[in-house]
Amino acid sequence: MQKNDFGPRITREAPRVNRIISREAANRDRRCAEPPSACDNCTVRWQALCAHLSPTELFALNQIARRRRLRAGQRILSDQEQMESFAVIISGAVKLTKSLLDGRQQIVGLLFPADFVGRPFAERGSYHAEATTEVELCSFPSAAFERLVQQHPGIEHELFRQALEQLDMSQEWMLLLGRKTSLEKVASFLLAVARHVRPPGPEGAGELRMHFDMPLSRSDTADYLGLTIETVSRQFRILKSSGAIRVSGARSITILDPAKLEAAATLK
Amino acid sequence: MQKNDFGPRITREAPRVNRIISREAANRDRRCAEPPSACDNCTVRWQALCAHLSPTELFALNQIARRRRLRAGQRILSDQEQMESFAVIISGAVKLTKSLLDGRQQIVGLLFPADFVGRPFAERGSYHAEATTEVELCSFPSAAFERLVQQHPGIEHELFRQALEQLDMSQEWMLLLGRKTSLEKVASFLLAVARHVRPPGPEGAGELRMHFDMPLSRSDTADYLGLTIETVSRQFRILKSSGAIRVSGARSITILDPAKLEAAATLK
DNA sequence: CGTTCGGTTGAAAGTCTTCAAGGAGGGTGG
DNA sequence: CCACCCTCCTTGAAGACTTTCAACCGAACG
Repeated sequence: MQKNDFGPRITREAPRVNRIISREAANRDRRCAEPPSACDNCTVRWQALCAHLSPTELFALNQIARRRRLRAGQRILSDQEQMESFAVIISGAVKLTKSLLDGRQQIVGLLFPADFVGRPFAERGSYHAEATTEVELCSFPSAAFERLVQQHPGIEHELFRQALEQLDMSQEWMLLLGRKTSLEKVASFLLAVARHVRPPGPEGAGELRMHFDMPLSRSDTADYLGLTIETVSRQFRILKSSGAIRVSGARSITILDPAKLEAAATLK
Repeated sequence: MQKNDFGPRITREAPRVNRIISREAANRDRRCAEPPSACDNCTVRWQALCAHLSPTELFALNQIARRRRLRAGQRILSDQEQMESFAVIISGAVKLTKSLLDGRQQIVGLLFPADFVGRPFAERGSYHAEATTEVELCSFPSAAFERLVQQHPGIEHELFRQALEQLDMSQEWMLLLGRKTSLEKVASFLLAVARHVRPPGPEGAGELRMHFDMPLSRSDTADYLGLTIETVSRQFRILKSSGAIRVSGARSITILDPAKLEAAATLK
């Protein structure tokens, strides 16, 4: 497991892959509805929950699984509402948000392929989950899933491991939200994305990706960093004009000077 | 389980209890070193991990347990360092902090009696754990504890439950850190403490305690809320002069007008 | 009785937000 | 194919909030 993980775990080129996958996924859709062999071709077969399950556990899980496809902006879970399902993300990105009555909003988690969506042992979620891009899910009716978890400790163990990783991440984020300046926030976020958008291959994390696409809009980025979109935009400009990064079309980022970016992420 | 829990779970009069307990605890210290009956008199016997274990699990756990007593300010776990033990808090409060190289610090978690300290499945903690008051721990050598967890799924299940609660709490805190004003932050913190400093009895949470002591110094409060001590102090003064609260001697708080405090916690 | 430490208060400075206006890209319809 | 519109992003200037710097207070302690 990655320690001192910074920010969300972003699995192998999550953001860019969406468009590419989306077509072929339509075919997989049907195949996957037929249990056992369905998982074999799954993109996250060896990274999600599934990778850590015994064949029987996997089979049981697959029995209750259903593929779902969501457009960007579509809601997955809502606070207040009854939670009716759990899911594993196959492609795309999901944001978890909390908000105040007057509309101020904060992204409290960002989930990527292989991550698990849902809050076990609670009837109602405390946050709102929404697709930030087109998203493909492998979802499970909550009742059946919980029954399964009780029978197969392996699933719970893996959920636990993921929960702890999310906890690490949210603590890192609390440090960012409470104590970093806007420039540090933006630089840190860029580095977090760059480090986690990893090339294919087992555990290729840790190295910086020099080129990648932002998984979030400016507005979502602001909500993730506890800033306004204007401030985010301004910090991008500073990093751009200092030669640390290059930005093409608001989403595509190239890191030109990693050291400079790294410095901006920690120094005032 | 409490949903929409706000802030840390503070178990029955956590902050005040410290001084009271500290004397009699000295005696228990020795008794508790002798396994099985030791737990019977334990203050957190029915709230901590222990409450959810089978008799055999509890016995096994007790076999490897050791009581420890720490003074305020003493370190429990350090980032970077090898984690050598896990522990359950018996009395006092423990803060989890993260900091940047230049000294800026953020409290990323606050733990109270019955809470669990330590990060399973990781060699090195990602945070620094420190007693904020005098603290009594029931601690377990990490190797033995991890072996035990593997053998007894009940323990892992309970740890999982606690981890999810901490995750809920840190997400609530991300909203506070990223989106609330200083007045809202302080008011929210006061309410969080008031709501969780609960009178004895099973599940007495939810109601506001009208009088209580702050579990943290101004400096720690600032580090918890992502503010400076001066700002915290100023917001206290505003709440004080608006008649929402009364403050005696910097630690003792009385809520005079709950509605007013509640309003300050959400409105700009 | 002086020192120290944690907390309070005031004034100035700085950072981030708010308000307002101006692009740039992508889709639609003429 | 181009004009138009819509959305998302950028930029500027003014204002608000929080921090910084500095002085002061008061209780605890030797």
